[in-house]
Amino acid sequence: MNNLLKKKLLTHLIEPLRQHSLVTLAQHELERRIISDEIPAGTKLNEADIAAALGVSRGPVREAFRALGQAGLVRVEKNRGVFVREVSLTEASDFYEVRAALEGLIGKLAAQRIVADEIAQLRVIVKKMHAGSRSRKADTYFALNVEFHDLLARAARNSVLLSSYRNVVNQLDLYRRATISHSADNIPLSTKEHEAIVDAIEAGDQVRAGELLTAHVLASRARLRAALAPASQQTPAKT
Amino acid sequence: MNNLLKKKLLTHLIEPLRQHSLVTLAQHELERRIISDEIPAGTKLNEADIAAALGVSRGPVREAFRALGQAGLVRVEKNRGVFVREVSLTEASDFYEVRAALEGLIGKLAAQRIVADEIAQLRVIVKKMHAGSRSRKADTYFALNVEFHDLLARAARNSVLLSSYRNVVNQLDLYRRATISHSADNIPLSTKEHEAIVDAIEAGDQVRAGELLTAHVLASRARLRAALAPASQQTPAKT
DNA sequence: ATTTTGTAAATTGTTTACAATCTACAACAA
DNA sequence: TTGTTGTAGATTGTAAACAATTTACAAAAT
Repeated sequence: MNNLLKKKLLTHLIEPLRQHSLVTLAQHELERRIISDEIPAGTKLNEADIAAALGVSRGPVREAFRALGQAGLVRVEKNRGVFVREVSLTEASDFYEVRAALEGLIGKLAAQRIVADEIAQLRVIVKKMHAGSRSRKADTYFALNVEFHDLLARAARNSVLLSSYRNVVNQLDLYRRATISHSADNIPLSTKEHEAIVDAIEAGDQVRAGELLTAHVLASRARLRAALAPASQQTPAKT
Repeated sequence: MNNLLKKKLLTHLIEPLRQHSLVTLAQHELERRIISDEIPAGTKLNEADIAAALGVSRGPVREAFRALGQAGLVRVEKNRGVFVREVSLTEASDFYEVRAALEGLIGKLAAQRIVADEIAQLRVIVKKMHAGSRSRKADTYFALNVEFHDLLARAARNSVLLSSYRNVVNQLDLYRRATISHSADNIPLSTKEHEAIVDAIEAGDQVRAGELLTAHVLASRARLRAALAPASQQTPAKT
């Protein structure tokens, strides 16, 4: 049988099995559960329990733990165990600062490299944000927001930037999920910012797109801070 | 015996043993060898061989591989093995773009938060760069350069930024080590840029420090590109 | 009462053994 | 020659067994 033909025919069926070992399965499943807050921050992850739950032995689970540790989603303590990472307020602030810088670059690059279809997709997302804003569905807005920014990050066409961005956002989610942040976010205002960002991107205005995205992230941080320090005196922003 | 006293007395002796498992030992040792180019890019890392070399079994080595994979230093292929990551020219360019953005933020924050002692240390490093520049020691310059930028990254006092920065730089080293880049770097010119950066930081000029650092990184990228495309037509810069 | 000490159980760290897959290469066929 | 097939060896994937450490808690001492 022709080798090339065989390969073409079966590749798409075999690929999932070829690529995914028990380690990556465990890793992705745990990552999903952590980011979705199914396993909340601070939780101790028991090797044997997780191995049993996933139907594998401890080896692959341990390897997945190491990867998640490097990704910043869990904290590994020798002889003590691994814990879903907890992100403090000051640390979250650090994350926002870095994210703002990365989003600035995303805006600049996306304004240069985005294609028409992606702009259309962004418009669809923003439209859904409008539709959902009055029905007060913070969770769906949160998901749309993630989709919006991830699409933008991909449109920047810089794989290093994309993975750095996702790394930061994933860790930031550890904090946002633990708070009321995404319900405290001013949805109508945030949606307006998204619209302005798409406009700048579509116009190919690198500088403006970068500035708007950076400002958007810093505004999110400010909204989060305001929501967390309700009646007390605000600490003056340092930046 | 008083518990607090005992803890204080022995902690510093025990700490290294408490903290480091065979996994982290293997991880750090491999990381060192990869970044120092002792193990060059593209090399296949054999589990059994490395385990034997380090005097441990395959388990800890496999776990270290997963962490290094997440850090971007190795590529893990199921049933094939792990390989020291190779960074292409276009990928390196992506790394420089991200690094430039991160260094911009580092400059801004360091200008606000650096302390006198750190400025003094920066001056010492720059002085050493001057001294060594005429003796053509590219390797020592390379080391000083790493020290300079890492100190600056620490002075920014943002742990997220620091680890993102180090992550990018480590991976970038995979590329720079594989090329003649650091000998092609125009050392006197680069040193002048470092001086200007320290001046701006010391003056507390956030904007200028950020701009100079971003420009410094992009200039490094340009120098690298120029060195790699010697006589042929230069591809016009996209940014 | 508070602290210390000791012991058993639970949990993690590491090694070893076995199964599955890939690689190299020889033998064979077209 | 060129390509296929098959087998042996090497290598990786997974599981299980064993060792070391921590944790929980009861008993004893101050």
